Amino acid sequence: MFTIGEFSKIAQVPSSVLRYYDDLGLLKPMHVDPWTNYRSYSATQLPRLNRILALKELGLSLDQIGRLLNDNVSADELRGMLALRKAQIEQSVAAELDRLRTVEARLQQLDHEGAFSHDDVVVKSVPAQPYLSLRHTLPYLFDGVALIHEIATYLPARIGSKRVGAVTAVMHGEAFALENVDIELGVVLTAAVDDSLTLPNGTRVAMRMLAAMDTAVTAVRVGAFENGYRSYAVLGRWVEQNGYRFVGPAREVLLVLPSADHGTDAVVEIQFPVAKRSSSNPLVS
Amino acid sequence: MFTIGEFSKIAQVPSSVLRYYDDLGLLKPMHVDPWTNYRSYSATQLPRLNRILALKELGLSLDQIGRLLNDNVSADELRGMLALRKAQIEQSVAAELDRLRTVEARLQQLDHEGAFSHDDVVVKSVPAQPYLSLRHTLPYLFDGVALIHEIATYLPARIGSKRVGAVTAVMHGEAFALENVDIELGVVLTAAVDDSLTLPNGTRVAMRMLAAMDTAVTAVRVGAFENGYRSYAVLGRWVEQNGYRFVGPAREVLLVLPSADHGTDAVVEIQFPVAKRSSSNPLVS
DNA sequence: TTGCTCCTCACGTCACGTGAGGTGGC
DNA sequence: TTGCTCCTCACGTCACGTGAGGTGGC
Repeated sequence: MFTIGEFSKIAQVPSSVLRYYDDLGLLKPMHVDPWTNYRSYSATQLPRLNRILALKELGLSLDQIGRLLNDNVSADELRGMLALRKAQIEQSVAAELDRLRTVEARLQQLDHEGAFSHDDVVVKSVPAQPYLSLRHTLPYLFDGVALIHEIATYLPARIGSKRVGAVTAVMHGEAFALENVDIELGVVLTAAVDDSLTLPNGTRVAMRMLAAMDTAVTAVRVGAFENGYRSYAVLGRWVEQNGYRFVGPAREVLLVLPSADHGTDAVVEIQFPVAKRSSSNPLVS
Repeated sequence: MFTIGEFSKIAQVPSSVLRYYDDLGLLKPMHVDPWTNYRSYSATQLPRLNRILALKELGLSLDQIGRLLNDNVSADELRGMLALRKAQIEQSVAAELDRLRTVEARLQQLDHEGAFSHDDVVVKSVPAQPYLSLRHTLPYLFDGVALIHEIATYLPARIGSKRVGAVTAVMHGEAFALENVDIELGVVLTAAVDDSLTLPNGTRVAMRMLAAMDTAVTAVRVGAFENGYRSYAVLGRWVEQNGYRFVGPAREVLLVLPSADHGTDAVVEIQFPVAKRSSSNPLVS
């Protein structure tokens, strides 16, 4: 029989951990002195402790280990648990490799630009939303500003400002173009409306659903339209370096509308639907 | 300006998290109503939130992110942090891949043996220890039992039982052999003694240091000597499947001595020094 | 008036590590 | 007697999630 300290040295496990396992009922000492509460461990308990450590190595939680050790599970159940665990590890390795790539991309970017870029790329998902919009090819992108204001003032008044969300554009053509821009402009809604409307200038706006984007890379641009290309460049490089590809047209969500005269106070979130490039994953055998 | 709920929807971040970041000082709302404590966020705060999320993606802690955002660090410091982070991720990927291999080995073992094996392999390190021992080639392994008892009774009496640790054997020859065994037998000590001794049967025991083992695979065997081969087999397979190799002779630490007659009550820890096989690591470029 | 949102605590998570304050054993 | 080990709380860790219980705004 060993004291907790001796047993701890043999097993290379801190005595605090042995006490913790005692509390959890994972590994009760062979004997506890009723007067002093001193714990005594037998060498024959070492296999059980080793089993605990080995299962912990596999990444099982102490709770799972406890169930494994007490209700002695069947080989099939055990196989199931290990298979599940294997899948989890594969996932987490893939996630870590992604992170690694992202860090490397950041480091490269740092080498090129000497500092933090202004735009941070964030991956998120965007739900489907009702969308009241018009589609048009604009001779110049700047012609859009007037349209935006028409939309932003007229539609809330007609439909009720409670149901109207952010002014949103879908860039159907080249996202970077400044001339002959094929653009869809409108507002997202909290609930669909069934009729289409006509703007004071005669343009018709129609209801449709904006599709959900499972995975979208986004960046926020603050300032004038002219800064748009920078955000797109950042997104493009990020997508390339992190193993994604674009799978649809970009959206621009105008969180703060540009003021009519200069528009340098706008805040716009650019959203680009993407998917993972199928990569040669070393884990998939 | 947005309420916390609106801002939370735009950024796809739970409002509880926004409150948490507020508490931490990571992202203070633009404005807090002094009467109701309602928080208001501006769209221009989205870039900062995105920066937080992007850095979190890289695996930085909120504490580190806070320092990055407030004391705006130099590009070199940032480079250092990212390089450190990169190394950490590489480490953790390597660790996860190890774990993956171990899980796979367990699954294979399960397929072969239909259940848990009796022995669990645990990797640990063993410190250097003073060692009072004799080395001998035994005609039969069982001849060792008498020697063990001679050592275990005589040495503590001579040196003081406080300074004497477990009876320990070093298997210099083939670990699996049962005949003509080149074996070193003795006890580890808590402190070195300077003189060598002579056992009652005339054999001399001498002091030396048992080298530390940085990495040792260990298993505990309960029962008779004859079960030894099973533990060795388990260790051998484990070492092969997990990408290690043996780099020295095995040790056997007798935690509970075999009783003189049968010895089925012994508890022995087998320790085998190992090193990682140099593998084709996909991470090292 | 009725929901809806917002507020502030407070507690739980997971596997321990680290004291504080006190006692037993040689 | 003096260290050394052991004991039991209790609190901290990290980034939140989840109530409870209460209030503000339309």
